[in-house]
Amino acid sequence: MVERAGRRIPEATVARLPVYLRSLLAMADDKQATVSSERLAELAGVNAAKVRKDLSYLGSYGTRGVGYDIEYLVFQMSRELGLTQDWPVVIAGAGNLGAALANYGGFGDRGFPVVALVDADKQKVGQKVAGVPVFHIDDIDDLVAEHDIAIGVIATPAEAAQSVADHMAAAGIPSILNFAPALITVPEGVSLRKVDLAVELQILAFHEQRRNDELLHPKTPSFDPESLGEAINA
Amino acid sequence: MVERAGRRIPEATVARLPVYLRSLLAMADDKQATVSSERLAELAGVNAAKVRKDLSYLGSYGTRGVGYDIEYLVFQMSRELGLTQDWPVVIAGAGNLGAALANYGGFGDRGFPVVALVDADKQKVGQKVAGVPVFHIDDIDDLVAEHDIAIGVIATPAEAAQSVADHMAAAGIPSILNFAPALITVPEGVSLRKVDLAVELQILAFHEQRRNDELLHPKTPSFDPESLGEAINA
DNA sequence: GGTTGTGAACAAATTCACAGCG
DNA sequence: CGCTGTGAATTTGTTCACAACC
Repeated sequence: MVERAGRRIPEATVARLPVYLRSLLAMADDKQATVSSERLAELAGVNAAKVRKDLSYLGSYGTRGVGYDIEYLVFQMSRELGLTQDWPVVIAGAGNLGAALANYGGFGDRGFPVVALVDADKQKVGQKVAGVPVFHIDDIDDLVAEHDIAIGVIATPAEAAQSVADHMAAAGIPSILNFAPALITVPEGVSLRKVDLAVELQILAFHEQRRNDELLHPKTPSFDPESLGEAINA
Repeated sequence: MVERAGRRIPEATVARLPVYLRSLLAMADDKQATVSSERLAELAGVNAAKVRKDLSYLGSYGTRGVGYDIEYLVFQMSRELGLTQDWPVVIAGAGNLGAALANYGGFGDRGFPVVALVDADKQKVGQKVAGVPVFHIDDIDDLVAEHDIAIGVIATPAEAAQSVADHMAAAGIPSILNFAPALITVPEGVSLRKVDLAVELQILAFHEQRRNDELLHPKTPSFDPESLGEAINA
């Protein structure tokens, strides 16, 4: 099912497909029928050659002289990304971050139903947060058994993250997405991705510093387009 | 000040330095004096050669046969990342996500003081969320003028994101971090990074699907280590 | 004419492997 | 002897440029 066009899709492409998909869905809502690689590139903030190369890994779904049929491309892309099935999610941590994620456009929506929140605080158990019921962390095995949970999201304070990950792995959750500002380890065979919100700030700060620095001490032509504007958006 | 060792630090390295830094700070708290590339690699979830290469861009701060002096490395790395100065942050959107970010370990902490929240809802203006005062979005020019805001964080619903970005750019904020599930554009000269929380889920789902697929239809040696465990943590 | 799809050229990033140093 | 630092080799990703096609 995966690898339609014979090639294994490169990791860098996998990371961009969801971005294209979002633009395509927006255009589909606008009743647009086709889109060129040029236009899609503009919306996604990359260049057109990259879009064409990326889409070519899915197969030859464009029409020369015309562009890509949006609806068809959405279908193919969703299938490739595994979005034709639901991936039930449980979120650990019923605080602000957990609530924000449970509400986030694109979680509940696009194939990632948040079936439960879990928390260590028994006060919160039984409540609903963002419309999602809160269970105790110890109930996670039952939740996994009952809902076939595909992804566990960690939205707890840093101190609790490793313990929560252990619970999740033990309960048989195959993929974990960690938002806590902590480094955690998981058993072999469990997928782990981390999103460190502070890391993003640090990267921005670095670029800002570099930019200030380069404006003060210009290189060869007194101006380096690489350091400004869109180039940074990568 | 930047580019200590004569080389321009590669983008991929810049994105990993904050991750190393977090581990180093944790070890410093534990009163450890030195660390090997091997150990640091383990903590950060990468391989040792990469750690050495990355650190070499900062300069030759290790000692052969011994490892790296943690405290010194923290200092050099912080300087390189621009973390010896504060980068005041304003967060747009005083909802759950805004509150979560204002609370997030590593924002307020490590050099990114959240000086204000802004919101379009006049009901919220004047309140405090996570200890941070809420202002109206129209007051953003004053806030920037007063606090020398370096980074604007967008934590609003998707619909409001572009308008907020426009306000921020107009007020002269040089760097924007967008958490809203929307594609936005900014004027040339403004840095933009986006964190799409749903994209991370989609990438996990894709890997999960690929893994299931490969277990059902094994390739050459009936088992492809690339598709399992740590390899995915990248 | 307009736009895709893709080899080929190029650039960036990763990994290897080992000399060099403490 | 252990571990860093780094050239060289390899792999991965990007961009170019143009033939193929609608």
